[in-house]
Amino acid sequence: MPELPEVESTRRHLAPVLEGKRIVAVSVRRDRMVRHHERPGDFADRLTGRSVRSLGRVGKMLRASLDGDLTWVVHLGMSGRMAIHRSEDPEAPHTNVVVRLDDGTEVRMVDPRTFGFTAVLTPEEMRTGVGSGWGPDALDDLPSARRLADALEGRAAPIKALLLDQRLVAGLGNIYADEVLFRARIRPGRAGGSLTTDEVGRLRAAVRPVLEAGLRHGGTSLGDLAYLLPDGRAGNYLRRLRVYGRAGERCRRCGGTVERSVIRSRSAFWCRGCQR
DNA sequence: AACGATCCCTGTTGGC
DNA sequence: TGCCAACAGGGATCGT
Repeated sequence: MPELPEVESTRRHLAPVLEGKRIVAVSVRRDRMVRHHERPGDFADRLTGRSVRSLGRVGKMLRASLDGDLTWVVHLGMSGRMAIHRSEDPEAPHTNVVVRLDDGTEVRMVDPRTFGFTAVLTPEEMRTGVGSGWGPDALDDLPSARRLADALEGRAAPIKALLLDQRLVAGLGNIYADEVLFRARIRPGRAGGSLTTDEVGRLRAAVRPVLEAGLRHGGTSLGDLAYLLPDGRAGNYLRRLRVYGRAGERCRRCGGTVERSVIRSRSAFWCRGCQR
């Protein structure tokens, strides 16, 4: 599942491939992948012929800055990946969007479950449309403990749910939210507003090390639809996870048993001995 | 406004 | 062994 470290790994692979190149052809094989357009045809029309200035990222969203003040946004959803190929290479199953560059390279969006999406947006659409309501990036722009405490004050929702809410902080998904809470020693079901000043500080301090550890290992490749880097390799952070996906297994820190509960119809993994 | 539930989608898994 | 229901989950949307 691509979360911030996986998306950032993807960005680092793709940036040298895309930057300075011109897009010469665009093919959409699954219409559902193109979203947030009033007219879906605008996607290919706007993208074709543009040059890529730079490739950035906010939260889990890739943002390619194009000439003509347009932005090509890509969200990988839960099963998406970007693949880099020569145009003559065979296509993987579920290749849903293909973008050909002027040097013969193809960037292919592969996504079996099509929870991902892509769009080309004007500056006005960037201000008001998808992603405009998302909060600061969890890695590059993490709010201070003070600001986090203010945001959490009075909140009854479980802290796990608040970490997944991209409006507060953008980039955490189910895996890294659980890993951050384990590192901060806070139970996922705790009401956001119940965290002490010290706990908010620990939470804030846990975000960067957890995300950077994921990034160092190329992200987490897990389960039936493993996330793959654009060169086809798997990330290997999976075996370093402390709690996520480890229900019934021994806690690496205290030796207790990792538990699984359901919060907001999503799995939460945590250790009763380590987290309060 | 805050919170929770529902939906989208499909490969894999688990139960019978 | 074979079949099918359940499961996984990011984010939009809707109801309370």
